[in-house]
Amino acid sequence: MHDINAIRNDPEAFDAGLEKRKLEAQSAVLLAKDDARRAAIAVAQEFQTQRNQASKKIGQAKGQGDDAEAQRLLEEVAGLKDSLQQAEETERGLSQELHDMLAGLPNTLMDDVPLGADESDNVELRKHGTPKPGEKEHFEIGEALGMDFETAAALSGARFVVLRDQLARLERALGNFMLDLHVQEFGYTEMSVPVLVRDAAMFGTNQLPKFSEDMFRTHEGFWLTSTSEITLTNTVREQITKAEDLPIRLTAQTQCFRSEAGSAGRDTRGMIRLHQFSKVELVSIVDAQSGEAELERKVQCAEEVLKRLGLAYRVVQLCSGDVGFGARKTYDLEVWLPGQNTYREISSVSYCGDFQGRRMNARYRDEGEKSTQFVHTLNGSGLAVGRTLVAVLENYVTADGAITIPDVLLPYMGGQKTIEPKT
RNA sequence: GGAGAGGUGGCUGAGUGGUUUAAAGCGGCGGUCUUGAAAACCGUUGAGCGUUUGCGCGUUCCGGGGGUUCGAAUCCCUCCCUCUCCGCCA
Repeated sequence: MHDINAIRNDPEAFDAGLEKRKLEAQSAVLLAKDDARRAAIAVAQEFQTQRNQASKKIGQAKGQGDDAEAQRLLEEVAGLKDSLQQAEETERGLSQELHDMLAGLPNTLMDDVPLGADESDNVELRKHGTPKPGEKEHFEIGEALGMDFETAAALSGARFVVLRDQLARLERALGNFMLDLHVQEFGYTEMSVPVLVRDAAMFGTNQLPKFSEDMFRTHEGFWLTSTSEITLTNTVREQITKAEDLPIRLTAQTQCFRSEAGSAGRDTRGMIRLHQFSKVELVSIVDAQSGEAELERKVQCAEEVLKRLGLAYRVVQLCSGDVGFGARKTYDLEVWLPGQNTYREISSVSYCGDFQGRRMNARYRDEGEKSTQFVHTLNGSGLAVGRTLVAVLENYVTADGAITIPDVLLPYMGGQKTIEPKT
């Protein structure tokens, strides 16, 4: 959500921001709408003033028992009501139109976001670890270990998975390891949150109104959350937080639900792209000054998970054509998958500025200050648990098809050192 | 699912169509007094929007939205939330 006042102050900068996203200039049409809106407000308020004054006089006249005077005043304002209602309706309509226009435009990119058309123009910033060779993809390895797509298909259809036995435990171990790391070493507060939410929450983190196709909806009108960014970020909605309580760092492991509309044919095999998957999310609510530093910090939190698991990865900065709707700047972590012989996204860490804060009406107030500012928000995966499981399988498979458990997971696996294939 | 009661400022809590610009208390902030503090006393006290160089003026907000009325915290419709009893249930 953009600030119309900021656009009014510097329309050229706003249009330049849109251009970086390959969008046409919008400031002229936005400002024209805003002028009309403000004119309508002035008209409506003038009628309201007249009405309030007249009503007060009528009240006074009646209070003094002067019915004749009251009647005379009543006739005097007879025509006011229609005019007022019409003016208010006009104002409501224009405000709604402006709001919808502003809500439909993506966030402006930070200056250091590289220009580019799509993901092929993303910039690799650094690599960590040595990519291993490998022949088998995770679904080939997993078959003998309890990764069961057939049963999942019988239950739910394509793009679901059933994990059995030690593979189920490994998934749980990964999630627990990640949560413990972020809570104990990085100061995040663990949260348990709903996965069904209302429209307003979805609007706050910009899934609505533009991306409703990407999500599932219950027939009662709830949305299944596609990421716990939604619930964690919206915990501060419609509140004024004390500046001293910032930053707020929250983490949760939840199931995430995505319709994958438009992804037909991509990653159809295996558990890279599912309708339901587990993810540990990292959300930060910060003040206006701390956003960029927090972005760097959050990337390191996510990287640390990969480092400790001994997985090779690289960090890429998304180019202007690939940064998501609500973000100002995004880093992706891509883990090395030997079976695919390539790096695949396993985390995406974004700084959103006050874009979501505005949509949620989430503000903070500095000590002693009277005025409030919108909170700045960040989110990132820390990590996608399903894809991490994939990475562990492909990187830790032995010649005989067993999985060597990474050291950091041993406490979470009851000391079990390997997962052996069932013959 | 059935029956009922509610939602008022940071908090408690009055207010059932017009001097309500939302009473009063608590809390917070400022001041007087005091060596200092407490107490007492006095003053002050929210969120937006529009307009203005500024002081200010106007306007909206009593859970959300809509309506009736010259006028709505108050009446009507609708949605949300909380609580009580019953039923069901992990």
